[in-house]
Amino acid sequence: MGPMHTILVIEDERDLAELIAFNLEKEGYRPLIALDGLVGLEAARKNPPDLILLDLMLPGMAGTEICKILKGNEKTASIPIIMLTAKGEEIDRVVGFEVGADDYMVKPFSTRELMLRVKALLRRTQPEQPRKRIFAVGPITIDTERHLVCVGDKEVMLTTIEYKLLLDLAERAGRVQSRDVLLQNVWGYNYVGDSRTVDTHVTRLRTKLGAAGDLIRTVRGFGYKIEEEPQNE
Amino acid sequence: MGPMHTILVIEDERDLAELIAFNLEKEGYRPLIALDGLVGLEAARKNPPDLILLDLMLPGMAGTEICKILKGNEKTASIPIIMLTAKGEEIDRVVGFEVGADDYMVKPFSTRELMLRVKALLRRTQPEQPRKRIFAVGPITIDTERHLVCVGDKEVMLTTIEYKLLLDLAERAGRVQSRDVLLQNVWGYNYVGDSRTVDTHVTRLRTKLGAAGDLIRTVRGFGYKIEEEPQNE
DNA sequence: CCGTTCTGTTACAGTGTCGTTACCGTAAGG
DNA sequence: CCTTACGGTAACGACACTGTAACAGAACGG
Repeated sequence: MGPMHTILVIEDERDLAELIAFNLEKEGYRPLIALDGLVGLEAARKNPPDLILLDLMLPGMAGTEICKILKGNEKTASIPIIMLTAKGEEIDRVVGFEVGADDYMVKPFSTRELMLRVKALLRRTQPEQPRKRIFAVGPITIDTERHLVCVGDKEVMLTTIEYKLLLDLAERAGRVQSRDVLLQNVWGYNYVGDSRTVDTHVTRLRTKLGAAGDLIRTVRGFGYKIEEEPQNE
Repeated sequence: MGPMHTILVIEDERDLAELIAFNLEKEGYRPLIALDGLVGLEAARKNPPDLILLDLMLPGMAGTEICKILKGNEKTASIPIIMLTAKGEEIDRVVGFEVGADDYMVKPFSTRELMLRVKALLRRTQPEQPRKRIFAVGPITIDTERHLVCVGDKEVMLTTIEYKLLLDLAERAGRVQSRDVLLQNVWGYNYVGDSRTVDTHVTRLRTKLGAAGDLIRTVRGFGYKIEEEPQNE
């Protein structure tokens, strides 16, 4: 789970804007709505989002103008923009050099397709940050590329949650993490559930890790941590 | 992804040049800008780029002249050139013997299409580099030159998508790839569709590969990978 | 030493993900 | 124009996974 992406929706039709925002939220993004072109432009400048959905026809200022301004300013030029156009509008210009949008959707469009394009564009423009690939904690090694967890030289099969949980602990080896933090990192920001659920998965993880499971320590009243050094009992 | 390609943009309209450079950079190239014909020619000679985008109408020296000179010199003759022309300009001559450009774009053009042409031309003129020709994963061999896939010594007939899918998995053998990544690599960066489609083709691929199909592993919640080592069950 | 609070463990039912098949639209090839 | 192979989507079933609850045990405080 990457960091949450902020997406600015500049669209004057309130219903449409809210529908889009609703879907964005469902996909795990943080949507902001601007019903007016100028407001949107201001918002984008003041607090640059990760992506902008921009209506072509807007009161106050045309979408093409906003796009040009944003693409012309160094600070905002790298924000990817998807134009929302009505059929028959000047699509060539929009994605051409004159306006410089990165992609477009013709109304009416399916929200599903819009979500897919958002995802694709974000991936395309935000190339994976150089994240660490291999974690080692005592005899435990986690290869994130191969999605392989070993204790010593023996592979251990983990479920999705066990894997994420172990990875999250290993990323902050030595430091205690509360159940709530773990719930956020492993289960997702909007997950609602019993924090005791963590306990269950810690147990399962310890079991699968065998002797190395002891490296996962309970910090009574606070949460869990994984030892960074092999422990001398 | 190969080594980064250097692309020289010879174009006197600063805005256009910078927009193109911006997009080139976004696509992973290293753009250089020359706002003047002579400067551009000098740059190309001194430090030959992998491709040149050349405006037809230039101060100092016409684009056609630059092109002729470059194509006439042995050292620079093999650099592919895309001419940027205004409508109605002498396109026939440009790509004909007389000037010798490899491709052209008529202004105004979409940056997206320009990027596609750059990519295509680079692929065409820089025939597969030290790219690996034959992949072997366990009993599976993929000969990319002959477009031949074998399991053991028996040929397997694959469709386009199955072939690309297998190749993509084999190129990153051992490493997990998400459905989204596979969709991008196999289906194309702007393809929009259900990511469950991947499942279907994985199934078809497994079937055709017979016993060796087991080498393609499902990583629940993450995607697929192909085992790099023959597995000891 | 006892009570309370927190944690470990297990069982179980619900859920989500994946494998598979079928179907239909479409592109390819004759 | 017809045939055929191919590819995307939907549907369904199977099963691994997961959340919750319940109980047992440990740690802590007085």
